[in-house]
Amino acid sequence: MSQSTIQQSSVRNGLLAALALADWAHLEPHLEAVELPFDQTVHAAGGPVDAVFFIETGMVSVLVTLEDGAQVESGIAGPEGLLGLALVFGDSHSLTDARVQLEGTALRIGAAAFQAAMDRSPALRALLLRYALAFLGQVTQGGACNARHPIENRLARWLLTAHDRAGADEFPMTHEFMAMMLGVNRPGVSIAAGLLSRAGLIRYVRGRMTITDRPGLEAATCECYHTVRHEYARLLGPRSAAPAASAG
Amino acid sequence: MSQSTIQQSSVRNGLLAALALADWAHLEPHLEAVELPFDQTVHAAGGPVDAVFFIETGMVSVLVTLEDGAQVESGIAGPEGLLGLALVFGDSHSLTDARVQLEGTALRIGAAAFQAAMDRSPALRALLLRYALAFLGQVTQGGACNARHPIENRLARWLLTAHDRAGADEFPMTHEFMAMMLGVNRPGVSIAAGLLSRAGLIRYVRGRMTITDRPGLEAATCECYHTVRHEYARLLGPRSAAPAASAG
DNA sequence: GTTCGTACGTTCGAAATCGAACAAATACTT
DNA sequence: AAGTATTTGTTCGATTTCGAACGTACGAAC
Repeated sequence: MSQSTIQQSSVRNGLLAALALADWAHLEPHLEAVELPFDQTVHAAGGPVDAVFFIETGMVSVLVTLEDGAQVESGIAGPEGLLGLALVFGDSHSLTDARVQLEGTALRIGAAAFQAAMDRSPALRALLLRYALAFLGQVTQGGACNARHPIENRLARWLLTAHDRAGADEFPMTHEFMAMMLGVNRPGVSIAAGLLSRAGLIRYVRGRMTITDRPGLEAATCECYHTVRHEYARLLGPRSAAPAASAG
Repeated sequence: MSQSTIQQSSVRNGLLAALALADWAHLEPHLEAVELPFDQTVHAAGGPVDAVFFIETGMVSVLVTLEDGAQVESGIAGPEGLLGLALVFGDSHSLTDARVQLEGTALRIGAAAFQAAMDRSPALRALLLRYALAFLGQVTQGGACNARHPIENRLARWLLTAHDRAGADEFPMTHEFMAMMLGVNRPGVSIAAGLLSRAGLIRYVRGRMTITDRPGLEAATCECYHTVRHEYARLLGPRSAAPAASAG
């Protein structure tokens, strides 16, 4: 456990910031600041989920691994949310990998302490269930998007989602990687990214992506981005829908 | 409210059947038997969710409606589950339509009574959260499946999922309709269904689908069917993973 | 028995995407 | 400065899927 007290006012995680003081008090003694280094697997599919991570900075992808080895992104979590959703549902296993895509930091709480806090604090439970529902909305809309929308729209959507969580207009990101997330082949992303770049919406050089025209990107995405964003805002408040964009 | 008492032993819904008597007692006075006629919209996207429906027979699709009017299935519920998942999360709105695909019956409970029962019964809440997690698993795996797997495998998967909930080897189902569920065009389904039919796995005549070789279909599907089924079984017990197949 | 609506089979050209490959450019290493 | 690994741009043919169309079969209604 952490030796020193964490001040709620200094917490950058949207869920924790939304708690009343009494509910925060249930969690705080058990929270431990941890690093989320790039590419770390926070929890693995099939394995146990032994802690919840409230993300403070960075971005983590939730991934389904298919039989052929392909990993497809089903959702993204950032400073608006948490990892270890299975524990919110009272389970201790996950169908998905969680892998750090943009390095950052988190506050970690072990499964037992987390369950105890959930049991004692109805407000905490209610808040985290709303987050779970928002995440379900993200996965639901994303699934339909995968089935029907062309690569260019989906790429714009993914970039906006990443931008919301990156905390900056520029962040490291390769075509190869985005192709895997979207479940498409790499040249497909290169072509789509080329279109967005020629339209002046983004720039990229060797694994560094820069969002140069966010309103333009929002016009280039399918409605799925806006649908998910509105759902996050409705359930968790505007701050949690787009932590980076509204702060910066 | 219903005038007469419903015996738990006669209930065909997997969730209700799994409840201890004390938890059942919280719900029973408020349950009302209702019909689920074909094509009925149980609740609509954006609209309020004013009741939970524990399905007894039949099958209901949970659908995302896209801007272009296309409706893509994100999940299916049958006698193993319920509709109105938003209420389990403490919310009262839904991102999705729920539409009856195979007619049946359900036990309905209004939102207020349902919330009260959830508040009073931790066991009920725990059970329904496990169902919510299983449903999230279905949506998650389905989204990845949409992104990567060819139509034929996805059709086999969908037929197996329907078979599990239909309670019979034969059920009404058109190509047109399956195409919409899978988010693909109709000839794509006709071709895929033709392959499955020539392989002797299914038969169909004018909107009547018959599963003739279930093990064969299970070999023709992608792993996504098995993954989801195992997750349902793990979280809810074997009965809920395949209510029809294990009963018949 | 005829008519009509729906479901299905099939075709066709167009478009999107795939999968593999290779060249060019950039960063890192030595 | 040279060598190496990685990232990106690009090509190309193959495959899948799309979207529209048309003909046929089945079943219900008159």
